[in-house]
Amino acid sequence: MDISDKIIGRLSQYRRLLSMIAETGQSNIYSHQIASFVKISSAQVRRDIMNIGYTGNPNNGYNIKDLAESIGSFIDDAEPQFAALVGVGNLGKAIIDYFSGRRPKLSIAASFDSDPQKQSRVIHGCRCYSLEEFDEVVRDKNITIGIIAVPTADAQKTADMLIKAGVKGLLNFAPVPLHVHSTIYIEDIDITMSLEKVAYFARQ
Amino acid sequence: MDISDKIIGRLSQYRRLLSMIAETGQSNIYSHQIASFVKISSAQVRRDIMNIGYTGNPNNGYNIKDLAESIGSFIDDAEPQFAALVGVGNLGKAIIDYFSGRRPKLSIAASFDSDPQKQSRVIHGCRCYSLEEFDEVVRDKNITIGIIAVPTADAQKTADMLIKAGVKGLLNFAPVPLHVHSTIYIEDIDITMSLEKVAYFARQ
DNA sequence: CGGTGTGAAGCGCTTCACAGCG
DNA sequence: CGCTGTGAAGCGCTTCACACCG
Repeated sequence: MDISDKIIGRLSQYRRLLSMIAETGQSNIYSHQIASFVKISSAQVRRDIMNIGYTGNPNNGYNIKDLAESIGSFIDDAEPQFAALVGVGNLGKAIIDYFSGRRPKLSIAASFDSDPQKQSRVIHGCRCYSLEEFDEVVRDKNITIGIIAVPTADAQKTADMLIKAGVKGLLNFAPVPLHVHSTIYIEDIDITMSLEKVAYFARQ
Repeated sequence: MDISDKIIGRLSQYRRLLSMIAETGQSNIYSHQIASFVKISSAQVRRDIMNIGYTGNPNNGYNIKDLAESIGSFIDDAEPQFAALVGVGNLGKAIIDYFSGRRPKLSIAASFDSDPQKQSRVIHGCRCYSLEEFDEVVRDKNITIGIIAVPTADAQKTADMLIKAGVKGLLNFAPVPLHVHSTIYIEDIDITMSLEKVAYFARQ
């Protein structure tokens, strides 16, 4: 079986939940407990865990620490992965905030902005470079992930630039569909669309 | 047929695309053109349009202006809707940025923060209030949508507060599942999860 | 022809339901 | 008992494929 993007998403949620619970000292957990926290069915939880090859036992359910590690070794690469953030506006800063030191295997290694005011400033341990330094920094720091937080008008050319430098996956916050080669994975976060959805369903 | 949340999301995308194209002066468009812009199949586009009861014609496809209006009258309410943003950090400011005056029928009418420094400041025409003023402002401004951009630890109590004040839908940026009554619609935007998905697929 | 509109088929994800087990 | 692991069923979304039309 190959793993769909939904499964990866849920695994990421499970892991986050498990690390939170681990801190309380609890050592085991049942699928229905995980399920009620993240609001999906327990069958779904069990199937997801089955998919990564981890197995619990009927007595104690799952060992929290082991399961978290299993998920980690499944969704994280063996080597750490590095991302570049392009566009250090409010959104860019918020993203750096969210991530600073959150995950050992995944970090934002550099940020870029066209505004000279921002360049060579360091925000949460992440230095901001000029766009001229782009190719060099991406190569040197072995960056494979791009985060697009630039104005809509610059999004496509930012994507092109990132991909040309060798990036393999994009997280796109610009409210516009990017056109790139199909080997590149894109995840869109479309805040406007999400708010419109909420507005629609808030009145049903 | 009732309309799923995916359909609403796509309709929102179509509308945004259509307004962009309308500005070029083009007046008609085919389903396959829409499809190639937003990267879904033309059959999907036609079916979505069918769902809202609009109909094109085999000669010219769809009239851009009419279709955009049709989508608008479907996903927008007759009355304008108002949202409240809680948490005016970098993310909160970015969200206000994104939205300021974007849609006539949907706007962020007020923001809230516990930091007195931010209170009564106006960002992009959106005034920041203290949490003490919360219930009053929400009621006065007829707010039905809440946007949660507070630190994770405060997310649940922010949600409770919003709902108690009468909000019917939530857009949640905190990386934690919120537990609320099932009549409340929640849309989660989980940036960490999204980045982990990109990281995973960037190396397949 | 090259479009739209749409019943029907296809497909992937989710849930059911139960065997197996401590 | 009450849990996990999982084949099979169910369900909803997407795509196919074709009638119809200008």
